[in-house]
Amino acid sequence: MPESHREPWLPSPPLSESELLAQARRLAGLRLGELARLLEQPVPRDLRSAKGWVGQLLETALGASAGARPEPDFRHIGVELKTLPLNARGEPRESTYVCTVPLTGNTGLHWETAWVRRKLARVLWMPVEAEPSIPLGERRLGMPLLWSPEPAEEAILRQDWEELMEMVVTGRLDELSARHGTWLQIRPKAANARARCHGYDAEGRLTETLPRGFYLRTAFTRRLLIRHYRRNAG
DNA sequence: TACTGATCATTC
DNA sequence: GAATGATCAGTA
Repeated sequence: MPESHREPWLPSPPLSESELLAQARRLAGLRLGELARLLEQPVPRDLRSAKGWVGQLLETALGASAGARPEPDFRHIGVELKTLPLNARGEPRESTYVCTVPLTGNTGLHWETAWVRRKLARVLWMPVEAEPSIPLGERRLGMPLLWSPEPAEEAILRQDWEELMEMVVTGRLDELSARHGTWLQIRPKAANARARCHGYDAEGRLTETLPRGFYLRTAFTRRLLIRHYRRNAG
C-alpha cells in the first residue's frame, strides 16, 4: 500500500506468493473507504446492489486478474483470493462461494482434477469487518492468511464433493439441497430462481435446471480462523 | 438467529 | 448464458 499521494494507484499482479502476502499485509488495518480512495473508486451506499464490491476492491488492490474467467485470481502463482466477512465477534457472517457446480460433462471426473479442489488448493483469505451497523467505508481489513487445506480437512472436503457430485451425475438434482455436505454444500447460484442451465435427470435425459454453486459453510471458515488466528483456542 | 434459497452487478 | 465477485432476506 503506498503512502498517500495524488497519482492513481494501479497495482500490478504479484510475481510470487510472498510478494502477494506482503502486499496483502500492508492492507491490513485499512478501512474500505481509505482503500477505495487510494484506488479512486466510489464507496457504494450499501452492498445491496453491490454485493461483490469488497471482493472486487481487494482484487484491484492486489493486482488480481479481473473478469469472470474460471481461473485462479492469481493465475501464474495459482492462488485464489477470498474475502471473509466477519461479525462483531470475529466470526464469518456468510458462507464462501467456491465455484460453479458442473451439471454436465462429468464423465470420468475425480477429486484430483475437480475444480473445487484446485480452487481451494491455495487461498489468500482476507478478513473484513462486515457488521451492518458499521458504515461500509469504515469497515476495516484484517490480517490476511495464505492457506492450504490440511490432509484431514481435504479428506472431508473430498468426501463432501464425492457425495454431492454423485447426486449430480445420477441426475438426482431435485434432491440436491444446501442440507447435504459437512463443510461443502451446493446452493443456487443464479440471477434468480427462474434461471436455467442444462443438467441430467434421473433417467439420464438432458433437462433444464437451476444453476448451482459450491459453497463452504461458515462452520468450516470459523474453524479455519480459530486454528490460524487463535493459537490458545485452536 | 442460523440457515437455506434467492438475488444483485459485472465480465467474458 | 455462464462464470466471476458475493450478500440479502424469508423462514424454520
